[in-house]
Amino acid sequence: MTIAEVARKYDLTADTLRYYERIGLIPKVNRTNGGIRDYSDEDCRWIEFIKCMRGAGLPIEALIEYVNLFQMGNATLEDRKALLIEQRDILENRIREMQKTLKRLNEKIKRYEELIVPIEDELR
Amino acid sequence: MTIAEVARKYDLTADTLRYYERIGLIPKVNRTNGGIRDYSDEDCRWIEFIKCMRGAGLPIEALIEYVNLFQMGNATLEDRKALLIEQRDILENRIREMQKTLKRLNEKIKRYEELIVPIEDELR
DNA sequence: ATATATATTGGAGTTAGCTCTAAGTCAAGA
DNA sequence: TCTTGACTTAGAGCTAACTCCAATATATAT
Repeated sequence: MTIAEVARKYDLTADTLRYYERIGLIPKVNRTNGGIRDYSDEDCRWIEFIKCMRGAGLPIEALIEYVNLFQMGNATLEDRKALLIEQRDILENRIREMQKTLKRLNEKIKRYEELIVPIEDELR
Repeated sequence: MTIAEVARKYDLTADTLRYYERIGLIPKVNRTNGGIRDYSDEDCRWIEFIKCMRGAGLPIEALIEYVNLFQMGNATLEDRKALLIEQRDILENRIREMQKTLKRLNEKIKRYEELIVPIEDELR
């Protein structure tokens, strides 16, 4: 697959894909004779994974580290697991915080509803 | 309260508090004769609210708009409610996405556990 | 063979959200 | 009064994460 096809498929720009590769957020992609990137299925799976993790706010730093460990082979299984657990815990906390804020927002909205209806009644 | 006290109280820097005020993310704070900020209880409530909303990722832009509408009085009640609902919906979606990613991370961690244990068994 | 579209690189530019600096002002204790 | 430390401003600087640009090379369609 060409970079344009992959960009379309995952709704990322070609620039972002090249950037991700440059900083090591995805492994190096194979090239054609002419030097043009030819994305494999595995490349695509990496991209999809990284996009998902980034979408949840995992820092690029941690993901680069994960890719690095992955490329070092089986000796890094424990480290990779530890990294994922650490990020999982952070994510869990962030979700909890956000749920509290969501609740607060909902209460605030309800107060606006209770406040606005009487004002509208008055205008009749 | 002085800026240092408020900063300590909400775990923000004095710089951040001045920045928030400068860009209109919190209403203007009253000053002493000497020109030094003297935060009221209402100022503190704004700060706490803004900090909470920022923590959940609501964009500064939207929060500035909310503060602006608030300062325009009761004519903007509907607009403020609409703004909060819009941000609430965005937040809800983000939480859902993050929960999906959390689930995926947990599954990945489980696979690492299943993978690592047999390898350790082999080493005995 | 040629025009058009797409790809390449290195490096500069952008945006959000702070964070720091310099040069000065204000306030509280000895 | 003097000193020390906290406060003020305008504006520069910083970091993360892209995003764009220019100059050039490759691929595709006619």
